Amino acid sequence: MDEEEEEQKIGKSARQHSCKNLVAERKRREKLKDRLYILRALVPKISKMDRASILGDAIEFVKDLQNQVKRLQEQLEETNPEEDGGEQGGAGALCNGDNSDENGLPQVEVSQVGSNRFFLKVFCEHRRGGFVRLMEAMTSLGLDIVNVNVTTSEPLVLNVFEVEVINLKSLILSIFSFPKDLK
Amino acid sequence: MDEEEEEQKIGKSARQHSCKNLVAERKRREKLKDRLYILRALVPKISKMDRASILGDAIEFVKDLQNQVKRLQEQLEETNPEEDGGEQGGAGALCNGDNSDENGLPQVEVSQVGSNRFFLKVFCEHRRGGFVRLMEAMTSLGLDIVNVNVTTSEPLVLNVFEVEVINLKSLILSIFSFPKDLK
DNA sequence: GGACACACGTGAGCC
DNA sequence: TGGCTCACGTGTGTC
Repeated sequence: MDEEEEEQKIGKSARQHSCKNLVAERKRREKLKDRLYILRALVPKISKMDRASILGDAIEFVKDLQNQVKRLQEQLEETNPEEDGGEQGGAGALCNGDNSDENGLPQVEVSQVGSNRFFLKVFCEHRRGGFVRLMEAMTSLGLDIVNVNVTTSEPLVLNVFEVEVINLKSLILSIFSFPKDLK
Repeated sequence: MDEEEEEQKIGKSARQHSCKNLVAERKRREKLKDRLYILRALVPKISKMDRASILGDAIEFVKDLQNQVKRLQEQLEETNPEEDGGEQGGAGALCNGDNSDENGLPQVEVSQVGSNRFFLKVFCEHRRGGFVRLMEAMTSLGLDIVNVNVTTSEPLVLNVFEVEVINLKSLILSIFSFPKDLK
């Protein structure tokens, strides 16, 4: 009927295209928007409501979650000495070298005080965050830190750890014989 | 030539606005695109490359990660009933509370021993990794940890920190008065 | 009034 | 060919 009449105009191609593409585009936009909102709802930390911020927060959140998963897996491995599975890299938190000064090598002394218990004295220059890294290194190695005493007379610091050992003593020694790993 | 004629018609306001808005819009689009790509790079499961799919995959991935975290936490609690893995310790990542167990509240005591120096005693149940998180929390708050002494008689542990304060005491108190944040 | 963020319709490219 | 996605420039609203 009328449908065929209008076609003789020049505008057919354009009009048809516009009309169909229009609604399709609308749907696409709407879908995108919905997913963005869903993503925003999943992310607890919302800095701002704008799209870019939503994405940015989502990115950070994903990173945080991944770190958290990694940590938990490491912790689980620690508490469960025999455990199969994962080949994913753990225990790699030691090597973080952005340090240029060569002096101040830590003096390390290991003495055995029980069947699987050790005193570990680390005497070195004070570095911010170094102690935490030391702790993390040990715990990530499966060492149970029973007691720790840190005494500073700047710029020097003496760390005394009492650790319950799960792994071998040789492992400990090998680790602490690479001072650069501890910086 | 013709350009100047046309400008007088509607006025230059429109043109200037267009020109500035144009480039701004371009930047916005580009930023959005970049973040989308970053997000896509973080997500291992990539079904398709189109925007909606990227968002969809990201959504699913976040859900998966959350489930995984939950599972790991449960597992950790299960194998080691006394301990609790907690929130990840990042900068300012203290407030992330879904916490149900109420027992084992740490006793915290803060005493001022100098103009900006404090003793901080934290007496609580021993939790694996808890001490490191404590340290990280403090350092991330700008506290200079001068001295620390940790003494354990399982399952209890007494942490004594001597800290040089950069921020306000009220900040410290406010933080340590919410024990659930320290888990 | 200007900076900013968004939705819109449209042209172009790709299966 | 037609459906689908994307980038673009612009109009409009808000702070």
